[in-house]
Amino acid sequence: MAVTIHDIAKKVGVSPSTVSRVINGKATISSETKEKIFAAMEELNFHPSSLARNLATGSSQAIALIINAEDTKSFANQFFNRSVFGIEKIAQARGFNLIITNDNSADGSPVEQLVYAKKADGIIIPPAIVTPKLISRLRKLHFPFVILGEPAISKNEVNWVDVNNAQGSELAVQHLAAQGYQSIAFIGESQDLVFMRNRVNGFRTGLEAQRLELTDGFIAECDGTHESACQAALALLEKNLRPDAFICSDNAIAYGVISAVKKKGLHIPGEIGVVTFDNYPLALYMEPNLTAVDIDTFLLGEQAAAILFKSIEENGNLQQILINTRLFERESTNRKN
Amino acid sequence: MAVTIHDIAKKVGVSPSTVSRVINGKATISSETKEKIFAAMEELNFHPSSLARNLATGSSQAIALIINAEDTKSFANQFFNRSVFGIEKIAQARGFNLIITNDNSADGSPVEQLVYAKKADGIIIPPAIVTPKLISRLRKLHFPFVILGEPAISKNEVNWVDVNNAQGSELAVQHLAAQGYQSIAFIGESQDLVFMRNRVNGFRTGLEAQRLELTDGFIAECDGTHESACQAALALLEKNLRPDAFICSDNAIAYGVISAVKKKGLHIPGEIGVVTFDNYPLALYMEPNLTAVDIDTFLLGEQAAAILFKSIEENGNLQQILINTRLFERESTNRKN
DNA sequence: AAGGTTAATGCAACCGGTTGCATTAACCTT
DNA sequence: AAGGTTAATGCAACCGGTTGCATTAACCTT
Repeated sequence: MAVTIHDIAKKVGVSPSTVSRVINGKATISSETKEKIFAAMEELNFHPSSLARNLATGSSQAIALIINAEDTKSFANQFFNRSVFGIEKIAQARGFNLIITNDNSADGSPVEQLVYAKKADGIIIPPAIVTPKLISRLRKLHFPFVILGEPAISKNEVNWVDVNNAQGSELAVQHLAAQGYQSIAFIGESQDLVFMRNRVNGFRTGLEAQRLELTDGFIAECDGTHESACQAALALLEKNLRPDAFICSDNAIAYGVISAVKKKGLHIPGEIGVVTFDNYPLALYMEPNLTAVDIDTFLLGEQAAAILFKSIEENGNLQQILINTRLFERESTNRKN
Repeated sequence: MAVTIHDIAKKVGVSPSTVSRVINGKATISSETKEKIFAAMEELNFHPSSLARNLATGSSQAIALIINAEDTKSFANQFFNRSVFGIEKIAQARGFNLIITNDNSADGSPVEQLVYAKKADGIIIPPAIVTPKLISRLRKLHFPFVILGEPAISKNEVNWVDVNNAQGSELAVQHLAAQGYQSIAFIGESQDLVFMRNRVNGFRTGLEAQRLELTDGFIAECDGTHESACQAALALLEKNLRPDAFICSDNAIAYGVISAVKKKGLHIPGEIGVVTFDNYPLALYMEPNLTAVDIDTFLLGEQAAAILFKSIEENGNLQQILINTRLFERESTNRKN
């Protein structure tokens, strides 16, 4: 049905191998033959079948990104698509396809399928699904993978890329201190998550660097909803020694904190400063608009893909990358105007 | 290297065809043979190569979603990932992979690659890249495709799924009327885009249905930024006969409109009602939080994939689907409390 | 001028499955 | 009991490329 390499070969009067070599630019082929083959390909509108090529080369020419569609914290936001675009860019530059596979199964069977059936040459996986079992299995198969975030286990023995969450917190503290805030609180979620621990650690080292004291209870947890963040912030604001600034681990939490501050009749940024992680449109459109720690998720995706390709090309390659954040200063900490 | 169908065949003492038939559940195989084959597959940890299967069956067992990463209006938002998850769900249920391919080329070469190299069995494309040339080419190849949004051309001759934008506007008008607003304006972007035209049309029919008049100039355009939306709203609010409600075609525009209303010292919802398209977190966290027309993008993705598979299975199938919106009522129109 | 090198290309096996047709033996029908 | 049907399975070609090895002719070297 479709035009094959054999049709081209017959038309030009060469062997299929020669056509294959011309397509792939391998070996030395006389320019005369090359031209005739290119002309024939053009004329017959020939396009090599990736299906056949994949089988012959043993490569699917694809990488896969595993997601968990139910994990709205990680995937139902702007984080996700910018990363995807970054990954896709690197993949496309190499002629690879990007496959997206959802896996919220208990047994990880979708990932297993992908790996065993060789539907991808390598995978990018979220920290949430990383288990010792999965790691050892991928290792045994010499199947290249990279984790999109610092994993809770084996962090020195696997490839991963992450935002420098600690540096993000440090940046926030530094900026707040420069604006004259002195009693800073951090409101996040459960520290079961590595990125949250890293942010808290950065908060601590940031305070030390600025010679600011960490008041007891000023590292607060909530469940991530704005209501619970509001509760947590209210509790802190009602103390004798209340904070004069908050670092919030995402926009929803920041919204809750702002509500709490307003309820208390306090002024932002005059009396209370607020910095949030995640420089989403939300940060921009809230009132007041928010100083934010910006995470370059596009770059995160690019780096993840780059490491993965390195690992595909030279098995055994091991890399861990941290990407620094930047601070976008806005009304919520602008005490100086 | 890897375990193949031949290894299983040899171990059990049958032909590879028999193993293939057992794997695919085709033909009638004695249960005795079946069991031996399954046991052998288990023992040798056999997994069929999708690469080989794809070549043999002439199917890539994948569908592709084409995106334009630079088109931030359509893809850099929540719209995107929920749709992706919906598409992926349907694909996975059929054992298909979902490929994401960015195409912001002038010549559409990434799509061409995908199609000619048979990297996918069908594609989902955004209206923005639909051209007569692309359509005729896909048609000629009998290559299944569906458009994720009503296309500007050939709307009756191709598969597409879209949000019922007109119905969304009608819903907004109906709600505003029920809340007692009588002089409603619509602020959107250029009507070059089909979805914008549909929203405007729905706005008109909605007004008629509610027996409300359309004041001259009350269909306003801006460039999509909140600043320009603010300008456009201010212009309307400074008229002798000012609107008492706004329907905004997205959250950024709504933010601009709110700024304008506040600048004029008017009260929301008391004096001015605001409804926005897109029920994003943004709508929830703005002040006041916004009554919003909700678009079920997950369902949109599911339906797009479903149509695509129908088209893959029975070539020539033709379907157009509109998905109705729902209204989430919030502070910005709540005149009654 | 003879032996060695290199450029250009073909042969044939291979990647790992699927499937139309053929074959065999057991079972059914009247 | 003979002819027809059906269940179970094998044969061999095929899907459309890639690649190691071999071959041939032209070119180089001393």
